[in-house]
Amino acid sequence: MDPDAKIDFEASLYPYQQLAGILRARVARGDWKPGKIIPSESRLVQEYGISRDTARRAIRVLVEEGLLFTVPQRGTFVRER
Amino acid sequence: MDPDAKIDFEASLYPYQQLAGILRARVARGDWKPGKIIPSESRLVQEYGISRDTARRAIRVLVEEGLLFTVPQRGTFVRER
DNA sequence: TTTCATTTGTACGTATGTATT
DNA sequence: TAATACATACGTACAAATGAA
Repeated sequence: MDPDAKIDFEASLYPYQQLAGILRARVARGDWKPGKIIPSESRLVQEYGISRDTARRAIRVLVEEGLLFTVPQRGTFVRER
Repeated sequence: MDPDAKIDFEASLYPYQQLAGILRARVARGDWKPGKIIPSESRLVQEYGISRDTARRAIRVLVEEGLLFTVPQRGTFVRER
C-alpha cells in the first residue's frame, strides 16, 4: 500500500480499510516511530477528508493487529516491537 | 445480572455495558439456545430503547467474549459450547 | 490553583449498500 | 416487490481525563 495514497470513495474497498492500509504503510515507512504518538482522530479527519467514525474504524483495525495501542484521553501510539 | 433488567440511563455503567450484561444473562437463562439467533440490532433498539450504536457495542462485547458470533446480513447467534 | 484546549469514549440520528427472506 | 438484517459512513453532541498555560 502506498503510504501517500488518498482515500478513494469510489473504490470497492471501504474507506476505513483503505485508511488502515495507508496508516500501516506510514508506520512501516517510519513516519511515526515505536512509542510515538500518531495524529489524533480529528487530525486524520482533516487530513483524509473522512469522518471520525471512519478514522476510529481504521485505528481499531491496527490496534487489533497489535501495531498500535490507544491511551484514553491521550492518543494512539505505535507499539514497541 | 438480572436478565429482565432495563437500561438505566442514570447509572454509572454505560448503557452498552448494561445491555451486554443483560444479554449475557439471557443467554445463560436459555432465552436463546446455542446455534440459535438472537434478536436483531433493530429489535434490541426497540426493546431496550437504545440506539443501534449501543446495541452493536453490547453485541461486540459478547462476540469478543466468544459467547456470540455474527453472520453478516443474517444475524447474531449463540456460539455452541 | 484554576482555566482551557485537546483527545478519546460514548450515544444518538440518518443514509446508503448488500444480501437474505 | 417488499421487508428484514447487518456493514459502513456521514453528522452532531456531550462526558471524562489529560496536560499546558
